[in-house]
Amino acid sequence: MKPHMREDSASSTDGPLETPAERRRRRVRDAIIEAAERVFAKEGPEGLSIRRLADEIDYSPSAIYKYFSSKTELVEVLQEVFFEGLVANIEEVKSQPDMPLNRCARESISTYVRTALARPYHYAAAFSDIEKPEVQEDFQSHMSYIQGTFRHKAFYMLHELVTDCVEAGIFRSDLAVAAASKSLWASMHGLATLMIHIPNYGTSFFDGETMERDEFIQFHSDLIIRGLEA
Amino acid sequence: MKPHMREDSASSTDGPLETPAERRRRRVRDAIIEAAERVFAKEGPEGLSIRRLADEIDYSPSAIYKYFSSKTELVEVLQEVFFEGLVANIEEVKSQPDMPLNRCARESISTYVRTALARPYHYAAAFSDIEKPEVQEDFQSHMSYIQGTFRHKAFYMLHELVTDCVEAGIFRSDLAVAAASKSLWASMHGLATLMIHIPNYGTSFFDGETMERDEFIQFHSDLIIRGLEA
DNA sequence: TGGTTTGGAGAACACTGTTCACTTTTTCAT
DNA sequence: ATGAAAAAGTGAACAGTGTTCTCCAAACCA
Repeated sequence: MKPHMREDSASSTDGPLETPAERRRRRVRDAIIEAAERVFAKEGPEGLSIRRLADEIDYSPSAIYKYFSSKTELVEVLQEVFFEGLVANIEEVKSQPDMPLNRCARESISTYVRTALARPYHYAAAFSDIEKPEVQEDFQSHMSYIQGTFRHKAFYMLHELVTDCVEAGIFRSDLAVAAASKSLWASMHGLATLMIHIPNYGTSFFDGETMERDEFIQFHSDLIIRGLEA
Repeated sequence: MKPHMREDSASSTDGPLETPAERRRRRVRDAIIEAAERVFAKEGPEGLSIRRLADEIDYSPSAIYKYFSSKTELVEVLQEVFFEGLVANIEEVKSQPDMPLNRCARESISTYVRTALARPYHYAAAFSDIEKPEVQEDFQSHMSYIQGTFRHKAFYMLHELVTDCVEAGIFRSDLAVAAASKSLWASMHGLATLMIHIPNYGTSFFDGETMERDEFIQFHSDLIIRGLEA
């Protein structure tokens, strides 16, 4: 999990000590990931089969197993790539100057949900079929995220955000930060998954009322924050 | 969807105008559902295969297709049975006398999550692979739930709860009820799914702190309600 | 009783992820 | 450069899956 993290994120210029063989191998590996990403983003897990993938990159199905030990491992790489994007998006929000912290919190929540909606299959896959203990770990301990996964880092950032808000006096001072982070995350996650599985979830209501998608995300974010505020 | 709703919920005493043939047919059908329920509850969708099911009830695989047009349809029945239980559980909360409305709201949320956790595979299945338009409908319009599904009714009850809380002055009066219901539901749903997919989600934290499962559910419910309160 | 509908069985189709034996290519040390 | 070892790639096969088709027997009904 850890070793290929940098490989995935880095472009072709990764280091001078890469032999031609290694470079060639990585190129094939990237081709597999690229094809998988393309198919998966469009058709989801049902459309992503090893044989389909092999066809796409002009190799035999069994060749893929020289690069990934299982389909699951391949999909996990796709998930990591997703979380890398998520982290980048949230970091972009945080880096904006002159943004009050409470607005930053709301924006972070909205960004989280929007990023999930942009690649719904990735997000759905990231939270189903979790059985590997190391992945579970990412959700338990947020600390040493430096050598962890992006998935890991994403949840550390959330915890950090809540901590900051409590220290700044925006959130209630008696708040159990660890628990509040998990509660906050649950609320974000819930909206993300519902909007993914139910088109027009927050956008059209039974009484005929309609709402912009982003408007409802903001509405939800506001309610969450309001529950945490001092 | 609608027609077999009552059949599923009703016991063997369903009506006097049931011919022996019909009774025999329903008995086999119920046996299939019973076996499916048993296997699915224990091993989830991966363990539930048509051949396995056929083995379990001593029929051939193709026989099952005389009762269900597809595996999907069979699983949908299981989901309906789940929602029937959910509705019953929440109705039990509502029917308790001398319970203040705000406490009723919190209890309803907790009950929702606990019911989901009691049959995690059912709940997970109910919110993945949603593509059928008629199922989507249940989430859009909550009104005519009388002739609808239990799934339908569950979400109507939630809407009703929010309406009551607004009218009683517990929730903010300027609240958009329809939107608030969906936001509330999202938050509940998020906790349910996370607790299903990540064991010990709200119970053990990175700093070594621990929490009772139900305690965290209450904590989450409180935060949600706090965001809605006047 | 005869004809029609129904229930059920078994084989087969088109898939799936994965493995294994095998060949070809590449690498590397002598 | 050459022979050995390692790596890359292939094709067939295994054990599954949901589903459909043809066929047969039993039940129903006139």
